[in-house]
Amino acid sequence: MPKNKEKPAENKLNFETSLGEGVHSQLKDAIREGRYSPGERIREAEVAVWLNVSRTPVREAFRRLQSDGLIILTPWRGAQVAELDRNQVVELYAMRRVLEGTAAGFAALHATDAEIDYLFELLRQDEIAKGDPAVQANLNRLFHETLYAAARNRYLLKASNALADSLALLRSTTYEIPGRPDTARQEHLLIVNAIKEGNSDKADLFARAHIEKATQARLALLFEE
Amino acid sequence: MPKNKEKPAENKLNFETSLGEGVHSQLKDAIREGRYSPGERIREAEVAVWLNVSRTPVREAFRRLQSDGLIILTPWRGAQVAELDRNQVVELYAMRRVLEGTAAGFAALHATDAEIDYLFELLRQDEIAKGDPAVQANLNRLFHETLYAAARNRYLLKASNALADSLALLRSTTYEIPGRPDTARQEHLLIVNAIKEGNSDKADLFARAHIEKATQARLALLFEE
DNA sequence: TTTTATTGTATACAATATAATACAATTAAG
DNA sequence: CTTAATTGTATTATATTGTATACAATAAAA
Repeated sequence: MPKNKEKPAENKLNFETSLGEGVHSQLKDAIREGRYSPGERIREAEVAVWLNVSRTPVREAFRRLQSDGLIILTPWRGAQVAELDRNQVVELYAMRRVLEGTAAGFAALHATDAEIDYLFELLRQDEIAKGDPAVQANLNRLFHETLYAAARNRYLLKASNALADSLALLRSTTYEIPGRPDTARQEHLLIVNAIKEGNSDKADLFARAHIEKATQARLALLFEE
Repeated sequence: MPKNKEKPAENKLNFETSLGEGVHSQLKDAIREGRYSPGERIREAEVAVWLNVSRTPVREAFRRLQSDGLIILTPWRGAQVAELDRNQVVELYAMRRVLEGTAAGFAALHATDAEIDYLFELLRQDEIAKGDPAVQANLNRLFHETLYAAARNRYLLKASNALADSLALLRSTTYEIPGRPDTARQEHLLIVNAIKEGNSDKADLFARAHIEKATQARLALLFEE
């Protein structure tokens, strides 16, 4: 029996170009939003009835997802959402540490006053949203997006986007961990203060430390349960 | 009159998938190798006769190159190889500084003895190739590739590849500048020594300094002639 | 202004990809 | 061993794309 993979609203339809492409993006969203979890099997027929197409475009979408690294296709067992092994997670976070640090450092040099105010505002809202991890996770996303925008470097954005798909595989938020949202907010505050000071090295350092802590939380969540 | 854009060997033919794709990769190579220089106009008909196809696949290739950011299409004036303005060059090198520093830092942690030996060997060959900028530029490329491989981080590679196209736009080597190859070799030596010591921070720092110098050379080459 | 070079647009036909369906092969469960 | 569920494969018709060609529109040069 198919579980509830469906989004409430204008689901089902997608005619940008080909059906295969539509299925691809729908499944990508589903994985990104955690409606399919890592390791879970994705059945062709199930997706086909869900999106009201035949199995052929689903299979085409599977091939794309495989080359994205989002699923693993094995003969006669079909598709499973990819799982990152410990090494991959470590490598991924090592890179995130570099990129977030860079973003913070660059932002310290280039952020406008409005952007800095907005970052503080996001932290205030985060304080208010205490106890609602979903809202907090969303505010967290906004925070990091604003940081990257304030960095004023289109190539930093490109580099970051190159990692987005892989990051989607572990989007089950660390904000579920008790106490994590509060420490995260404090870490963010240090970063924004450094940006306000215009101290690039300090912002870089605090951002790296922040991701370092996030890495620990992530690894604990994944491999030591 | 069409200039000599042709490669000597097995040119003309390319049938991987579609003609448009073939034209796209041929033009990409041509730009990367400097057979078309930034700002230069690319005429549809010229490319068509060169590669022995009609204008239609050439136009399709143009659209791809545009979305790669390699050419600029303006109505009724067609395609010109994109030029990076000073800002873009600065942003690009800022990112290169980060990525090369990271690669060197990671390499200090993960490089094998064989890889370190190979890096030294490349520098020896560079010493021998004195006075031959073409060979030296190639050795330089090998050096950086080896560095990235030794860093053992697939996401660093992804991030780096995301910038590759833009970098191609300024591949007219800085090695033409008198004295530049020698200083570059010395800077490389500092990096490899730090890697051999396993000193990650030092390797990172020296690599950043190296790119910093390269940036100066590049900007001087581009904007102060 | 007239001419020429070059790009944009339209058309026609062939080639290919897409999508649905039916059926065979394989695995895992009973 | 048999059966049920699921994936791989093959076959079709249809839609889309690729390609070449001819012609119109535009811009730059004479």
